[in-house]
Amino acid sequence: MINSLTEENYLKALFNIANQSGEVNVAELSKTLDIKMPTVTSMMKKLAKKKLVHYESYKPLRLTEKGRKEAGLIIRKHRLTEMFLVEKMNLGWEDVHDIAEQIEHIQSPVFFEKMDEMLDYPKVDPHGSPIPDSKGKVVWKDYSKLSDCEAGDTVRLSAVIKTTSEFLKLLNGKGMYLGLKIKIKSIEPFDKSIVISYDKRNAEVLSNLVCERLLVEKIV
Amino acid sequence: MINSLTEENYLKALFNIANQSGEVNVAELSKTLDIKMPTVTSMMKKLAKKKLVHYESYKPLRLTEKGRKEAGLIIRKHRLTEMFLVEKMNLGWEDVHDIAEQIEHIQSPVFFEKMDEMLDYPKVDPHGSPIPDSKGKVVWKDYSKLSDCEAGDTVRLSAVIKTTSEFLKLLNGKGMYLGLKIKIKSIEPFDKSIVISYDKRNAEVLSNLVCERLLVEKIV
DNA sequence: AAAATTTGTTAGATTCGTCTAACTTTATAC
DNA sequence: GTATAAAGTTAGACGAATCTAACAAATTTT
Ligand SMILES: [Mn+2]
Ligand SMILES: [Mn+2]
Ligand SMILES: [Mn+2]
Ligand SMILES: [Mn+2]
Repeated sequence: MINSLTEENYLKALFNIANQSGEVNVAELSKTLDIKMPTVTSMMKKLAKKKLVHYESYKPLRLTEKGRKEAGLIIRKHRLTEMFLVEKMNLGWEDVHDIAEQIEHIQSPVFFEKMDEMLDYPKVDPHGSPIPDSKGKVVWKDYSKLSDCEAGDTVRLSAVIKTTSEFLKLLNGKGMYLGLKIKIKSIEPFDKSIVISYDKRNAEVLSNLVCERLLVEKIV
Repeated sequence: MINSLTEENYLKALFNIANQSGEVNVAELSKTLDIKMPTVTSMMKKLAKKKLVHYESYKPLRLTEKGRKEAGLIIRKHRLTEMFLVEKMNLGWEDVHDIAEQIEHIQSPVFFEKMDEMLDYPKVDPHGSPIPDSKGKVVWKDYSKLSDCEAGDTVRLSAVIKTTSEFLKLLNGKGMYLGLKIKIKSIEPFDKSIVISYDKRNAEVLSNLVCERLLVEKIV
């Protein structure tokens, strides 16, 4: 019982936008996939029949265990692909998402096993998101948002989220990359913009909008 | 005006099974794609409307110049992918076709340009088939079939055709590969099977069915 | 608590790619 | 040259995935 490319994209979206308790609203899913709500409803009934989604009228959507596993495996292929494209094909982290969005649907265990092996079994993708294991399980480390840190903190940039190509190009322009050590010099109370120093740069300013997309680990 | 995956597969099949004059019968295409004739007819009308195919009732099908170009570009992606999988990912030549069949539909010029570059602009795929250029043009060298050679000939194995996975595994089992120098020792008149020597092997027997799938260049 | 808004469902239509059944045209056999 | 077979087309149906319009339920505002 194989899922269509379309079904795979619904599963993946359900997985990605689930809140802490695993719930997703129809409107949210509709917006994410840019597909009208009635279409989403009918697809949810279909996925419910395939035991991939828990569906009850007017209740929030939830992936079943089976659905969560299948979604995880697609996301695994997506993130392995992104890592492969960056590490083995020298594409920029801002270029790989759209390609991975397509390659994640390739049916070929050996192809992705080979990628995994060539990359030496990576744990995270080029944006710092964890790569689900071969059972579809994934765990996020508990990073903080840079926007939640305080002046004086020293942190390491560990992941970037809500990564559009434009956002990643902004980071490229500022010479920022995963693993970068950052010192927070000050925070502007008015707009929560911050001033940081890193590498040879001494007073770069980041808007709050940027800081909310940067996940960091505090360094002792 | 982008073509669907389905349309791409029709174009590719038309390209691949065209005879010398570029003609293809509906029944042939139907058989190749494993799609019933009425479906093929209606798709041909659709492709004719898109100026990709010349279609007249009861006449053989022919790709237009435009159709031939688009088909060539898909086959280019297919063969580049096969080469990449063999050269850069260490898959066997018997394993790559099914993966390439899917990846050929990926929309991302940069992805395939990168492959091309990493492979140093290869001219042929792992089975010896020529890779169409970036305009979709392709030329076959004029190889002979091994089945058309004579006892005493010395030849180089240059390409393999009608390559199923089983056939390629047979060649693996016999230690045969592209570029191999082969001496024809004798030909059995009854069934046209041949005895050859190559590398350290001194009397391997190949059936006519095998020889018809091996393309060779005669060595002076 | 009534009104207004947002969220979600139902019903019915549309496009794509496929099929089967029935018919027509072309090619082959006798 | 007629009969038979093969190849090709037409007509009508169907499932998948989408949409719009209309309606219903749930939530928020007043
Ligand atoms: Mn991505
Ligand atoms: Mn996708
Ligand atoms: Mn191939
Ligand atoms: Mn294909």
